[in-house]
Amino acid sequence: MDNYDLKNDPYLKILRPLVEASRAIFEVGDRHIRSMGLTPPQFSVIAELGGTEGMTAVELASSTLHAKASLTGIIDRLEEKGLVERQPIPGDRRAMNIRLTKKGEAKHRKCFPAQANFIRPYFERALTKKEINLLQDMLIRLRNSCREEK
Amino acid sequence: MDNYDLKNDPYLKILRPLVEASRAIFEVGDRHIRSMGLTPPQFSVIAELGGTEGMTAVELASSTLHAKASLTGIIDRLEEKGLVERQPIPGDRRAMNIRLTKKGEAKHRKCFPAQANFIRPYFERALTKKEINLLQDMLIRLRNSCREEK
DNA sequence: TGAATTTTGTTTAAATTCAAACTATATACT
DNA sequence: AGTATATAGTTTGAATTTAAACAAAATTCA
Repeated sequence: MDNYDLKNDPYLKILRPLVEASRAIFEVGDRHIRSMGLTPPQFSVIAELGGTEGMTAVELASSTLHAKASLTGIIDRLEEKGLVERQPIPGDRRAMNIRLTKKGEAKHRKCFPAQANFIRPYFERALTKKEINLLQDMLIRLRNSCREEK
Repeated sequence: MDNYDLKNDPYLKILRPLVEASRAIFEVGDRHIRSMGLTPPQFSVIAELGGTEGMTAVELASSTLHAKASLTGIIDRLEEKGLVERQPIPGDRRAMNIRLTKKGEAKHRKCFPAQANFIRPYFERALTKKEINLLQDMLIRLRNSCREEK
C-alpha cells in the first residue's frame, strides 16, 4: 500500500477545497476589515464583545478562537486605540473583565453590520439556504470527529 | 433593517462552522506534523515538492497557498535543515528552482504518508464518500464566488 | 534600440500564532 | 491551617503572515 496515491485520496482531497474556501472568504473579508482600520483578530474581539457587558480573557479566547496568549497583545492594541478596557473583577483578583468602551461600542455598531453586509452576497450567490444547512451539518460533523478521541 | 439579528443571519452562521472545522482538522494534524520535527508550513512545502524536480518560489507559493514573502523564510529554514536547496535556473537569473535534497526526499517519503494516514480516519468516520463529494462541490462554489467580481 | 512595464525573489515592520514557562491567585484536600 | 493542585493572565522566543517597498532581471512595445 506504499504507493497508494495519497494526493488523490478521496478523503484527503477535501483538505484543499476546505482551505481554499476559508482563505477566499477571509481574503475578501479581511481586506474590508482592514479598510475599516482594524486587524481581523481585533475585529473578531470587537464582534464578540458587542452587545455584552464584557467577559474574561478565557471566555473571549474560546468565543473568538484565539489562544489566550494571543489575546494579551490583541487587547493591548485595542486598549491603546481606546476601543476596549480591562476592569478588575470583584471577587477574583486574577481575572479581568474585558469590555468595549463607548468608543468601542460605536465602532462595533458601525463596523459589524458593515462587515456582515459586505460578506453576505458572496454566500448568497454561491449556495441556497438549504445547501447552507447541509454544509453546516457536514462541517460540524467533521469538526466533532476531530475533537473526539482517535 | 438596522436591528436585523446579524449574528443569526442564516448565511453568516456558516462562518463559524467553517472556521471550526478547519481549525479542528489542522489542530489535530499540525500537532502530528510538529511531532515529526516540522512546522506546518514547512511540511506543506515538502509535501508539494515531493515527487517533483522542484519549482520556483512563485509556483510554490500558489500550490502551497503561502505568500511568496513567507516562503523566503520557510525555505531558508528548510535549507538550514538540509531538506531543500535553491538552484539557479539557466536562462532566468531572477528565478530559483527550489527542490528537495536527498535528505528532503527521505523526509518526504517518511512524513507525507504518515501524515495522510494519520488524518484520514477523522474524515472517514465523519462523512461518506458521497458526502465528501457534495462538500467539495459546495466549498468550491463558495471559493469561486469569493474570487469573482463583486 | 531604449524606455516603460512586469516579474522574481528578498527585505522590512507590525501583528499574530503557538507552545512553553511563569506569576499570582483560587480552590481542593488533608 | 497548610499543602497540593488548578486557573487567569502575562511573558518569552521562534515562526509565520500581511502589506508594502525594493533590487535585479526579463519582457513589451514604441
